[in-house]
Amino acid sequence: MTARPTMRDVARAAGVSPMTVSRVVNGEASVMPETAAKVERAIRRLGYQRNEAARRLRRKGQPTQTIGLLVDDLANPFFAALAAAVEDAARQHNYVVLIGSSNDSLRREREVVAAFCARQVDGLIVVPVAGSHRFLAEELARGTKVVCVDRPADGLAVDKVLVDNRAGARRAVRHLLDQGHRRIGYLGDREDIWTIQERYAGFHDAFGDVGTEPDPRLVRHGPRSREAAAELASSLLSLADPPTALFTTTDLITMGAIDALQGEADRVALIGFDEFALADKVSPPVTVVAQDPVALGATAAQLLFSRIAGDTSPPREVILLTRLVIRGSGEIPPHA
Amino acid sequence: MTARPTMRDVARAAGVSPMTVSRVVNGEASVMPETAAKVERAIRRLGYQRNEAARRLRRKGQPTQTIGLLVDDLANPFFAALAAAVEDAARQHNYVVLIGSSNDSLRREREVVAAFCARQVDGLIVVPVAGSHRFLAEELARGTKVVCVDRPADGLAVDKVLVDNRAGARRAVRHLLDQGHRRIGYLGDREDIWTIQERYAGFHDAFGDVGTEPDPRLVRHGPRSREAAAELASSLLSLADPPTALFTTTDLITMGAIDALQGEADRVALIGFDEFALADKVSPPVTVVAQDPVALGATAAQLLFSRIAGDTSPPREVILLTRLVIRGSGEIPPHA
DNA sequence: GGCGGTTTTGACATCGTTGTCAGTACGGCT
DNA sequence: AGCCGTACTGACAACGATGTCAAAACCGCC
Repeated sequence: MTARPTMRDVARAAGVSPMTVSRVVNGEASVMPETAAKVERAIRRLGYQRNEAARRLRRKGQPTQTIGLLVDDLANPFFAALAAAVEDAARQHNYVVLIGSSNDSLRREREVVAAFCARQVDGLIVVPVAGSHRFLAEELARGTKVVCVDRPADGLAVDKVLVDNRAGARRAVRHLLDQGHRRIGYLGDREDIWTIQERYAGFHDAFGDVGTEPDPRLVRHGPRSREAAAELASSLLSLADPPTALFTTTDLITMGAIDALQGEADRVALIGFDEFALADKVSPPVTVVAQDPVALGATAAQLLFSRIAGDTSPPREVILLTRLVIRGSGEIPPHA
Repeated sequence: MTARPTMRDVARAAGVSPMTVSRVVNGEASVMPETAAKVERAIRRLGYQRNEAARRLRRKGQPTQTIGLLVDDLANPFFAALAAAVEDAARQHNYVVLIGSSNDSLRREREVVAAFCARQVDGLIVVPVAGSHRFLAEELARGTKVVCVDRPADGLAVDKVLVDNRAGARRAVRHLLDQGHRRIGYLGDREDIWTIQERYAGFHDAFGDVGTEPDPRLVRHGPRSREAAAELASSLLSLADPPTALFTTTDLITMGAIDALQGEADRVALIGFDEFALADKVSPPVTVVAQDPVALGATAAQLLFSRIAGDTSPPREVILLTRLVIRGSGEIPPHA
């Protein structure tokens, strides 16, 4: 008797019809107390559990109380914090969360979204990778609610929760320029990621503010790991005419820059995007553009659940603000 | 046409029977290429997607291709890395992952496990909190495969993937003792967590190795946050007879200790359990007992999938080894 | 042209649950 | 006794997909 018992089994054991068992399981009032007790005993004895899939099949339109969350990389503390916030909100709504990482692959994103939708999730929170999201539009038309977080999905009319990446980067780089830095190195993550494009645009904006332009020879795109970033940072620092300051676009890249700066950390200024643990404890403490992944996740979840609850107002766009956390590494003046 | 189309709809659109559509969807060979093409066109046109719930209902015993993962706290980089490894393995097996955080609450663990099981997960990977796990035993009997990771569940005959917490802690504390430290402060997470108990036992073991005992006045249990740990560390350091070294049991607590040591970091030795980003960049670099969350997650997933595949051999217990990463903070000799 | 054999297709029942509606039992009423 | 209303309970169909088996279509062959 290893298989899961069904209502039939319970009904047989209790000497009633499956329908009566159904009524008891669903707590309907119109069952005689003694009959209900008999059924309940049988349920406990057999360890019966309702088959939610079959139930949902019959009672159409019933939600699965499941949402999907697709992030770039779950191992990244930023997305982990975001995911934890979503999971928290989900539990408060009695929902569970299917999770997946796209690792910035559109193919993988599509596969995971399809796998989630095949399981009939009521909603999706997505950190979209670059590329076309027509497959998301199809899901949307089919009634699945979608919220984009951290990045927009091109041409998709859905709620978005974003961060003022461009303004944040601009302010950080302005901070460096205001201290006299002009040779500012740029270390950016993959260029096709929307947030990175915005931060790069902000980098340019800041130079525009002071009527000049960044030196393209000090711009490096592409590193995705701490190690790769360290290597690129070293290559910048060993130029004949090295930068006097660095701007890095993600936490991992900032850490790579810190690795590369070993020894000359007091001579080269550094500001990085993303707050991270111990940024205040390295030497010198690292000035960062802080964003709040918990607020991102919580806001996205709030929007999604209001959509699931039936909110059909036009798509909203929430922009969360960054904070420039001045600590020291950004205060180093350009060396002579 | 907002509702999801069914096979009937596709069949009608293509002028065939639902059965033929089913065959095409499942890639059966015995369909004439032209018929298949007609059906495929209809599928694309209607945006048809198979209803996995209904499919599973019919093809009995069919797995849901879904596993549940329950960790302590997803926002913690350690568990985030573990979760990412599990998710990775799951995708390779064509599975999706339901995720949840217990936050060390048995009630929450039970609720989440129940929610996962109601959705008929094929397997569960659990980081069990302290307490009785009879409800897990019931699921187990019903055929759900379970693997415990990071901690065992008392009295549950299932596969476990653990770490040699006790030996790792012992070695770390021995390292301090060997340098002459005797007044070693202990800063531990919640005492009811198995891993913490083991690490505390290792702390004692090391003292036993050198024929002495730790000073109970230097032992502090309970902090769960970086801030709380910093406060307790400060209280230890301001004792009349302060410790000359600290042993901390988790990454967060180690960071709290680093916060508290500001200024006297060169006078008090420190070794912490858990590796963390930038441990090598603070001053002095932090000596840690490193464990590998990715290996934990990957191993647990591997065990789970072999169980799901039908492996019924007796429960296994895998113990992963820790590594003492010597960096500097642990090399500070006791001050006079 | 008719036969046997193969390939392709469809009708029907079924998985576990629940909505609908019809039935049964029982009490009270005339 | 006969009738009716109110509780309860059960039979049946259906949700969407698929296993089974039989019907249809087609082939080559005598």
